Amino acid sequence: MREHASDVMQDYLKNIYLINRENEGQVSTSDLAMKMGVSAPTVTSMLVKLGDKGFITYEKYKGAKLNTEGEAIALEILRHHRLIERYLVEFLGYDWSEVHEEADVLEHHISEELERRIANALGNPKYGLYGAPIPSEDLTSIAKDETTKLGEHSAGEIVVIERVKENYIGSENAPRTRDSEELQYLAEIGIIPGKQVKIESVAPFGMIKVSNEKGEHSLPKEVSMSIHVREI
Amino acid sequence: MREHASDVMQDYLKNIYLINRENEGQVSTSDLAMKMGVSAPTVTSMLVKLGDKGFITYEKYKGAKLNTEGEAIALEILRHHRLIERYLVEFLGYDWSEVHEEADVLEHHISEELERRIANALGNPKYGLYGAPIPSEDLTSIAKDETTKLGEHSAGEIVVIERVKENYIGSENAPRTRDSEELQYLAEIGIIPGKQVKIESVAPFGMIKVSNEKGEHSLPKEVSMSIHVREI
DNA sequence: GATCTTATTTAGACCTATCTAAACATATAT
DNA sequence: ATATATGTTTAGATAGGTCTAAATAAGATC
Repeated sequence: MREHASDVMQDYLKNIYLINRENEGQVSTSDLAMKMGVSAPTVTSMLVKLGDKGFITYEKYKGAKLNTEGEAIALEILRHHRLIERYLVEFLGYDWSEVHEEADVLEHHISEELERRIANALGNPKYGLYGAPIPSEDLTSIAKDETTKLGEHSAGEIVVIERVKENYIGSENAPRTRDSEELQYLAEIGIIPGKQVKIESVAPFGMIKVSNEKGEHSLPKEVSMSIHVREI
Repeated sequence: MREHASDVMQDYLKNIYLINRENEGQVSTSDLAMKMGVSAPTVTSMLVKLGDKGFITYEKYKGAKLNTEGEAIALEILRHHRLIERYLVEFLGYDWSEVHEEADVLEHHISEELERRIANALGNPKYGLYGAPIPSEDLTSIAKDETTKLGEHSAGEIVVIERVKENYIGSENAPRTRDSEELQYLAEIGIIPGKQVKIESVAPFGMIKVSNEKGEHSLPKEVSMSIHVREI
């Protein structure tokens, strides 16, 4: 008999999971506040509630950590998200850069039945768009992510873009509504899943310069760390 | 620059529209309360809010009536609902009796873009499942409903079921969660779109007795008025 | 180790949507 | 026309999720 998690709580749990994938350890109030586009006090009070319900372990000033029940919810939502994204692309002709926001909403509103049918239509895949792993139906396992991040590579290397910025940490102010525009921009400069880029140089502050058939482009660290690639 | 309507407000507007389709004139507090599965005072306070926003005209003790803006929202939601229902049946293999509740949730959460793509995948239809008319994309027109209600027919007539109970008025207590079970039951006794039934008799209290290959079945008035048919 | 800065939490307020209990209108019946 | 029943609204409370301003803890610097 699982405690009930509201839509909003589901979102917090999902984001705690995603932040924790990037930064091991406890998830801080401010990272969550930024990710959710909400003030820090709001996060504090939500963390208390999530703790009371047993979804997370929360210690004052030390951040939050999912426990089993919370992780199951996070994985379920993530599964929805990635199934929906892939479904929209494969069956409804969406472009990869447009689906993220749609999925962010729908992930909270599809029934178990619809989840099953969508998964089935896609052939019960283990990976979503460009290699993003999809949690299994029973929420016990999730395939390993084989990609690396663009920002981790060095000058001279050539990589294939795998996927771009489904989560985003560390910028001043990145509420969800900006995502789609940024994805459009990246698409315009040729940062598109499946395409290659060459790392030209890594400049101070982690700024990275890459080149492709559209020319040379500089990307700030937060952005290059949100682009997943595979070395060639 | 349309006033913003929350999900809940959208639901009230949709239901005002649907109730008004069945019972001409003002929509009463109690009909709405029953349809929405909430208490009467809750409805009163919501009607005041909807009036303030200009979606409806509301006069104390006299009920509510949509005005242009409110009707546009109602039609948009209804369009979503019927497109989604039909999409789930045609593309995801749902049975007609299962889609209503799924659509009741999703209707509030699909983007304009997704609405367009779903409509497109279906060939921009004017009718949804079994002849339920779908409002046009610009929300200015809605095809005429050519069906009649089972409860309006007389003994001896033979009719074809067109659709069943997407809205439901007049029972003691019919919140949304019961719908699917009732639809399942009707399906079991052969009240299925496309199938024929013969009206055997109309008993007191509007109770109607029909027969088909599954035998004879009596249906209370509220139910027979929610079953749309076409005379043969 | 004392001080300054930054992150986090507490306090108090607000808005939406809901409820129950009580008051009040309207409609119906005798 | 008055009494009764039914439907509707007012009043006041609650729960969820959010905010700003102020207080406090933790971490960094000298």
